[in-house]
Amino acid sequence: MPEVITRFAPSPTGHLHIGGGRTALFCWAFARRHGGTFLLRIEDTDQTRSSEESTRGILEDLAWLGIDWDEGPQFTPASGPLAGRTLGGDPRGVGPFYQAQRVAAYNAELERLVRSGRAYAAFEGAAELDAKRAAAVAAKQTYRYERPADVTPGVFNEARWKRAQAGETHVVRFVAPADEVIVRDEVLGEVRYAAGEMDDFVIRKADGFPTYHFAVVCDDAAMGVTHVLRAQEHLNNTPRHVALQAAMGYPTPMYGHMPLICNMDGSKMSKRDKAKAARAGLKQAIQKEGGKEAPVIERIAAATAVPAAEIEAFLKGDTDAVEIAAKIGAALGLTLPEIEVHDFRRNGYLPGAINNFVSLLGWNPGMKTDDGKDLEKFDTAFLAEHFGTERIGKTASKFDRVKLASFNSDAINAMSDAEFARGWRAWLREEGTGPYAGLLSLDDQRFAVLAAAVKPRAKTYRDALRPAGFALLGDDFGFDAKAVDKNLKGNDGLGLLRKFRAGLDGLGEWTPATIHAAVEKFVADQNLPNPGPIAQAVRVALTGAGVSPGLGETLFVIGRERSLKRIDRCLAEFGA
RNA sequence: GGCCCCGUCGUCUAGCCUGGUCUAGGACACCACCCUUUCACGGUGGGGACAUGGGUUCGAAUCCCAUCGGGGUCACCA
Repeated sequence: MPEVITRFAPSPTGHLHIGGGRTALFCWAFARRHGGTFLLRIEDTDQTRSSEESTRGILEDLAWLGIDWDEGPQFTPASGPLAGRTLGGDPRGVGPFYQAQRVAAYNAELERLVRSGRAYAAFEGAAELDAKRAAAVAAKQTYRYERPADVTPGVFNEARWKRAQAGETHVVRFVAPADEVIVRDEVLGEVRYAAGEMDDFVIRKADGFPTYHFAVVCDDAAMGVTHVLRAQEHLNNTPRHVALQAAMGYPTPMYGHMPLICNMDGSKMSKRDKAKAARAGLKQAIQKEGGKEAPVIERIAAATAVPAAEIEAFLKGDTDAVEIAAKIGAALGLTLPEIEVHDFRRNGYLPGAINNFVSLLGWNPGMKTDDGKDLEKFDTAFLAEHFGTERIGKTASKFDRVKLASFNSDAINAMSDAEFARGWRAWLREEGTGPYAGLLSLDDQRFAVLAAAVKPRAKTYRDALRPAGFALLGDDFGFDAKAVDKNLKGNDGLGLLRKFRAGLDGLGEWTPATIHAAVEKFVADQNLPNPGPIAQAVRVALTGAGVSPGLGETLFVIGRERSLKRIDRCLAEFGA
């Protein structure tokens, strides 16, 4: 295969969608596998929705996943697997990589098309077209833009172009081909679109910016892109691109359309799902309030600093803004579905697990492990070596968060204790505030022991907070009545606890190992059949409930002084 | 609705191209048991799928057709 150039071309309208992450990963892997170039292009031709902040967020998300781009916006990640490396650049001089900065080039190409009679200026207003479209829908007919009578394919329509040049508001439309269009797809095979299916679509908007279709085709050609891997939702756009390429004399790259990633209910996984979840929660809250909207909206407005009017609009469905959804979700204590790479990062997933899991959605290495099972655990280096379009599937897959959690749990357990401690600490710092920030004030040794204890019990960094909760307990915690009855009042818990407490005074060093040994010795001395009774009594005394990691770790993390104090307090409270 | 894509356990999938080795394999989840100091981890075992109907063939999950089902897309968004 000659040189391979792939690209990932997100539009900066928010964080990177998890499906976009997979697309980027596959494009990256394909380029790496063939020793080619992977470039990143920012498709910011929608002035109203694009933002620099989003671009930055996407670059960060990609870097966090460990996906490095050879060409594109320059970026030096501060942390993560690519920390300190400068990504992007323009060694071939094919930039800039922001479409908004390439408008002059698009216009030159566009004029060429117009003068050759393959495109023309059109003057209908958006409102007028909307009305026609609506009428067509009402009549259960398919709407197609009707080519004006004075436009002849292949003939430069100078009159229209002059009006446009004179400043009249207009769009530019492409003269759709009269013939069948065939899309050759690496994954799907040949896909045929009958003659006349395509209408004269817009290639330059009234604001002077190109539409997606035109910009992509120009840029892919200008940047020498050889392989376009993207999600199947784009399949129906491809004939337009192919037609455009033919009209402009550009080569058509190899296309590969990947199956969609769906929710468990089968619908396409989209950022809007967050809004849906938040709205549902909001409605439920209102229902609880007896159907009164005002008090709920007011309460949330106060808690989130989002204007009440915006919340009302959100409730009505006028907007699906992710930021509003996130704030409302937080105010209501809802867990919004993870959709963007950033969501998974915040919830304590590992990039390795995400990459691995997402790769398996629509691709499979088709290999066996040594014990004959299907190979499904691998890293990006493996992808860079083995990824190819031949094994991309055709069927959409559902995003099973439970399986992801299992992958993440495995990835966590594959880390050394030290690695996990480092990663967990970094994550805690990133999350910053919250009731769990206290874990960061633990000294290194305690933090390390706690991390190791919590590791096998955690599916994600966030999930690790649950078993670590005991380490944050104040000394005045309350006791779980059931646990007290069972483990203190029953099983001679209090008696054993008292004896165990007495022995603790003589314990020399206070380490997980010495504590563990002390428990074992106690069990032997007391002729207990198993450590259960004393272990559970100690747990209740130290944490108020019968659940904690191993006793050695638990007592060590809590500390000698506080452990003894707590046992004494417990003895005093229930021992009388 | 038009157009396009797809259809193997609940889910992700292997097998399909190059029919027989498929009484359909693996993973996640679930259930049971074992391990156990609680919670986890781990170990062993179990139930569970070729959408339906027609062909072709000695033989079909694999090839063909139809039906049904699911999804995507129909913007001056990308």
